[in-house]
Amino acid sequence: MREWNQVSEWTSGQSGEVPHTDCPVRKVLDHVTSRWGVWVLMALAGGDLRFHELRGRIPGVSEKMLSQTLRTLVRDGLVWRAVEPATPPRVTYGLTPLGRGAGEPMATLLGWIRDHAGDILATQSEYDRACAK
Amino acid sequence: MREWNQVSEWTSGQSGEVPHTDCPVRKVLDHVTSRWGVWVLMALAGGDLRFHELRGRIPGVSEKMLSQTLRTLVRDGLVWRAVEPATPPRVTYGLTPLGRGAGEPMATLLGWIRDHAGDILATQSEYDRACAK
DNA sequence: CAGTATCCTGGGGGATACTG
DNA sequence: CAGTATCCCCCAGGATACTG
Repeated sequence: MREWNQVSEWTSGQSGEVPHTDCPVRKVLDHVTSRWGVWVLMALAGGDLRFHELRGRIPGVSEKMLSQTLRTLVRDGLVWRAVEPATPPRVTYGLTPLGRGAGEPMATLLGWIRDHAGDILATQSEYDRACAK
Repeated sequence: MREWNQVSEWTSGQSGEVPHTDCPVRKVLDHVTSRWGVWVLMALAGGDLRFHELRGRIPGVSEKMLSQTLRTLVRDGLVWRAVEPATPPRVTYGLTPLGRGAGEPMATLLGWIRDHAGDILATQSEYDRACAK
């Protein structure tokens, strides 16, 4: 594993000054960890899906946010979009190799969090009790 | 690897209805992938640090956001905080075992993104050109 | 040194309505 | 079916000032 001490390496290849927002790493991270981006990636990892199938699998997502999220991920090259010209239109989404590459470590992180959510909640109660007294 | 098709599994252990915001997995994910949380975790992975050392290693972070982020991570049990009573005060932060556990997959994800940022940027230019014409 | 308190703004994202 | 368009609210987070 490489050295993480120099966080500034990540800003943009340059040191200091540069706000993290302009860092491409930050941007992609924001996209894949975005409120709905995560679930889109996870849902598509199970197989290609059409717009409304995807919507059905992600409880709570609005059409606006779903299409917005998809556009971002397509633009990043993580998701592909295929239109079959027909009436009614058929649009299918799926993961690109790049998307599968991003989804894997994301799934690992998510899996870790799921497995330790209990510990974390427990720590919080303990912490809150300690603060209360 | 497990099945990801049923995204609703993640909402809260329950199906449907529950907005993702209330899901503990979502909360912890938001904390560790938060604007400054990521860099705090990465910086502390290199060793324990005091408040201003940490600030120095994370370009652009304000004192407000640093302390706010630290409080969240301490509450989650991912970071510990040690106060040496003295004047001036010495406060040191470091990763708990839980924090190291979360930091590892996070670092993997970050590493993947760093290694593929080039490909992603390239895809974007290509995509933008395709849209322009 | 290690923070808190206060004020303020941008844009993420929800609700609703409309379209090819 | 697969989206856009519009309005609007909320709060993450920056700037600035103050404290034990």
